[in-house]
Amino acid sequence: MSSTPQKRAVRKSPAERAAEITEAAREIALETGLTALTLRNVAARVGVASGLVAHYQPNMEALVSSTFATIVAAETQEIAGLLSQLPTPSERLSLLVDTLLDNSRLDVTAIWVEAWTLGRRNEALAASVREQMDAWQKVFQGVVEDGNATGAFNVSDAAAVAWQILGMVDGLNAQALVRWDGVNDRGSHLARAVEGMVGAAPGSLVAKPAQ
Amino acid sequence: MSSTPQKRAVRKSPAERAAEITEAAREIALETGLTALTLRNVAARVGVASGLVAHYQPNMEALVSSTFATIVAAETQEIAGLLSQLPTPSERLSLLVDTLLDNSRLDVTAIWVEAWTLGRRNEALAASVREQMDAWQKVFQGVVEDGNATGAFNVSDAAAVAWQILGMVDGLNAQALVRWDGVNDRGSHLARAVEGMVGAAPGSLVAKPAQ
DNA sequence: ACCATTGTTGATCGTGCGATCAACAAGAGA
DNA sequence: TCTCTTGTTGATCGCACGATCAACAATGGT
Repeated sequence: MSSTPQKRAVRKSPAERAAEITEAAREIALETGLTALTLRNVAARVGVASGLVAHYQPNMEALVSSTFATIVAAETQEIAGLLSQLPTPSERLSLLVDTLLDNSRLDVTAIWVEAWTLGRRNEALAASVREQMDAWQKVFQGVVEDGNATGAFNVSDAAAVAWQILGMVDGLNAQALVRWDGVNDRGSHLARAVEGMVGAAPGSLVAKPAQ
Repeated sequence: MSSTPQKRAVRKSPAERAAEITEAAREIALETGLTALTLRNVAARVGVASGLVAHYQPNMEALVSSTFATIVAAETQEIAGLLSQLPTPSERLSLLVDTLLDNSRLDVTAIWVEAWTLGRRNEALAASVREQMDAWQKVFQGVVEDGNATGAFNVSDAAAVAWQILGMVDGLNAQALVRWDGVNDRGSHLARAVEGMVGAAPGSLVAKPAQ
């Protein structure tokens, strides 16, 4: 019975090992949160001595910050990809609201919330958070501006409205993190609110009942 | 030069000492966050040995949880008090939105956000968080229901809409925590969105320019 | 003036953290 | 086959945390 005591980790190329470490960090963050990103935790997951993780990272602040950026940027790009397949701004805005509120990404939401707090004591992370928030805001702003051009929306300050919608989505998601029950059709309520903000026709953003 | 080495703390009644400790905890939480609530931190602020803090608290989880509840409940009651002085539901809802977004309570917002994360690993805190969120929701729900009765609003599910508005406010506040700049008139944007959600007349919730 | 009560101390234990580094060993090039 | 490069180990340091508890000392009742 040797089970899994594992004598010594096989020797790998720096690039490969570095990738293993960042991947392990990603998994740990999604499962247990950014706070669980410790040298020993990551090392154990990779199956390696803690010193090796330290050897591949300048310090833990950096690993936390880059792990956050990796996870969150992937989500942004995924959704932006979906957006690009839709023809009208109304459909795009509708998809944004629906998709972001469908509770399928609560693990990422948890990381956002944790990062807002951790950023107070980790300057690198704080910078990452601002950067990723800007990226999200730009996605929303693009959709709003498109709708303005089309005439579907009527917004004087697209940037401000984009920030606003983003904030609302974040808040509702954070709420779902703690209180999953209570409210069901959050999407349609938010859609109605957003209609008011962007000056869209009433009902134009409310999700269709599964076409 | 004796500066402040302080030989021994004066002997006080249990009630008095307990009050000192909870007050110190409150201050620390508001200034540095719930994470900074450690035995040694609190003890140092009171000017007392760390063991004494432990003696007055079952454990630190409990102190964190009760400190959160103290801070947050005070805010809820403060705002609820202001509300009760206004005659119409529209004015009350308008005050809620304006006041909660005026950036004068960012320290409390930071504690909310921190509690959402810490609640994952502190069950007592998680229970406190749910309790205090319910309290806030009830405040919003009451205003919405009043507006329904008056005819100022037209909402089918007041509870759901209340949760929704609360979530939006939380999100926008959390956003302000990280990105203070960017958006100025968040209040009026949100007001317009809320008008759409509660079916209020357009403009009826937008803050008047200082009467 | 004494003493029993009790508020208070501070050292101590075990744990976990980030960081460091001399020593080791696997593997590629000669 | 030998050697040298370099990926890897694991012990170690200093620190901070929560918790515990025997010893201490201030105080009020007698």
